[in-house]
Amino acid sequence: MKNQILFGLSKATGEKHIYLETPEREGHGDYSTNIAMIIAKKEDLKPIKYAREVVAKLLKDNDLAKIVSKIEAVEPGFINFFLSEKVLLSNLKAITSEKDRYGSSQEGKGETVVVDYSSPNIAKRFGIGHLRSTIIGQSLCNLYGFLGYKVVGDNHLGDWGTQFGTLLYQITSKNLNAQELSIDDLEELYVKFNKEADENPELWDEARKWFRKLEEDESEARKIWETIVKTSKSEFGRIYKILGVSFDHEHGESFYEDKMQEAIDEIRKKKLSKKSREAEIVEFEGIPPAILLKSDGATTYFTRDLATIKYRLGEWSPGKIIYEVGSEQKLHFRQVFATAKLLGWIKGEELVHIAHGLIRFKDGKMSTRKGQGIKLEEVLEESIKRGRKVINKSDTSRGLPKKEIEKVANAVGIGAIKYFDLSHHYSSDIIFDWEKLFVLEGNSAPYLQYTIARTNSILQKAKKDLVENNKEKQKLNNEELLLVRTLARFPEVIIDATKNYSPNLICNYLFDLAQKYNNFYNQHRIIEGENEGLRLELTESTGCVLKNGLTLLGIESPEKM
RNA sequence: GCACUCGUAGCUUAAUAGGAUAAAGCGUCGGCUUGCGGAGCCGAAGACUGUGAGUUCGAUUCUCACCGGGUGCACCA
Repeated sequence: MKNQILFGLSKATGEKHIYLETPEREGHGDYSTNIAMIIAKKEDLKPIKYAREVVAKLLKDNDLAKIVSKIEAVEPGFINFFLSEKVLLSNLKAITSEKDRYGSSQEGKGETVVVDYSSPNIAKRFGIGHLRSTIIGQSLCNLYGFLGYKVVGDNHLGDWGTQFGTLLYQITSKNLNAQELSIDDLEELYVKFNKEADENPELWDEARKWFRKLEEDESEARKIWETIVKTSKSEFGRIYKILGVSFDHEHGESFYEDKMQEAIDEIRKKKLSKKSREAEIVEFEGIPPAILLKSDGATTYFTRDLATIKYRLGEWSPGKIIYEVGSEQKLHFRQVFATAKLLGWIKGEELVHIAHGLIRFKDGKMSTRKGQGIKLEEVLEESIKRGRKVINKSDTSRGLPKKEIEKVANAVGIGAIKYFDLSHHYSSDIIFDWEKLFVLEGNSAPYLQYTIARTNSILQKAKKDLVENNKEKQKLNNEELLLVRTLARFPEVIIDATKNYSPNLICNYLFDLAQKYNNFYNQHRIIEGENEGLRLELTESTGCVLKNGLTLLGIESPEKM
């Protein structure tokens, strides 16, 4: 539909690059464009007059006439398009036949996208700080997959670096048995180290020495490290299971241990690095230099990320690599991307850093180093608990078996947290507040889930008393029309959200749709009402689109709740 | 100090290839159920979009300055 309008417009104006927008106000049509104003300005014409001329041409276009019920030119020079009811209704049919594929496409066919997300640090508890990367990253994977891209999700675990030196030092100097250390113990050791090192900076030399040993494959260091990694991974695995998150790969940083030398050699060959204060660095124009090798010869995060890019390009030939990593690493990624470009590995647009805002306290950052993090698991548990409480209070859940209620509590609790995160634009910081996190009403996952359950229930009841679907359709009333028009937008919203790396656009849309449905529901009788066949179709389509949307966000929608 | 980033109703947010009357949720106030799920629906009050300039027919969106918060700037990741 959109393409036909664009085609008609470019025939009528001779302009190739036309942007169609979706107006906020329903009175402004399904699509609108400002192209007449842009051209009028260039040609020194009167915008509204020119817009009217374009509309006159468009009205003679037979292809457009088939899909549009009205085209109008409006002050100061907008052109608005209204889709015909017939087209909208046939779209409704498409929803109920395509079901969970409605909104999908093959536009990404043949292209691979790598998404680097979650990436927690080994030996630290899975904190709330990693929620954003994990949830947004997973959703981006879902979205790209839905649009036909081949997606490679990679959890770039922080399992290498001087931080392990600190732990190795702690464990060996205190004569601890690594096998017996839980993740809480490990984090505590890490925090303690940082505290002690504040007073005793030479402790860092010890840590670096131990990391150096690890890189040199010294057996004691290696053994302890392996134990720590194992402990952490099983802990993370548990969290991912609760969250319903999975990866295609979990190549941590250590995976690139034997791949860094190649990158270093290439940089040296191309003379991009130089010695500085005993270390080896890469310099840039306009931004500070990055350390390729430390003064003791050990590698850094920068070195590893370069090796990672090289590996990913060689292994998967992606058209795009998306890093869903916090904004505090902006400079780092600018350095890494700039280097990759200097090396000629990429042209420029392939590497994208989606720098999400921080989850922080009102008065500052949560620092793991200082042990101020909040355990994600605690938050999830609390949320499920609150979900359960609401369910038990509601009488619609009566009759559900206990096991079923538990499942719903999970979907609601986890869904609420995920939705809370996803509904914020990725770039905005989130102030952590226990009360604000557990939103179970208004613009929230439970509201959408509830609406889906409602549609399910209506459809189920309707089936019982055989509907004659062929009843003569009357002209759509306002609420029906609004709903059909909103339903038709879903595929475009998905593309928009993907292109802008913004799952929050899907949240906005789903909430809008659910509100429109609930409004419709409150005003009109569905079962045994007029237009029953159509209204049931609307009900089914709404449920279907809401469910597809939530699935793309990584949120479950229970049949009943 | 330099760089990046954010500043929108009391609170939490939405809206940017510049668009039409700045959109919601929470909270407050007032309504809706002898009918399909009230975790719902309708309505009201509440905003000179941090400040001041500039570009434009048009600015929350672009530019500049200032104020305020956040983050980052060499051997953490």
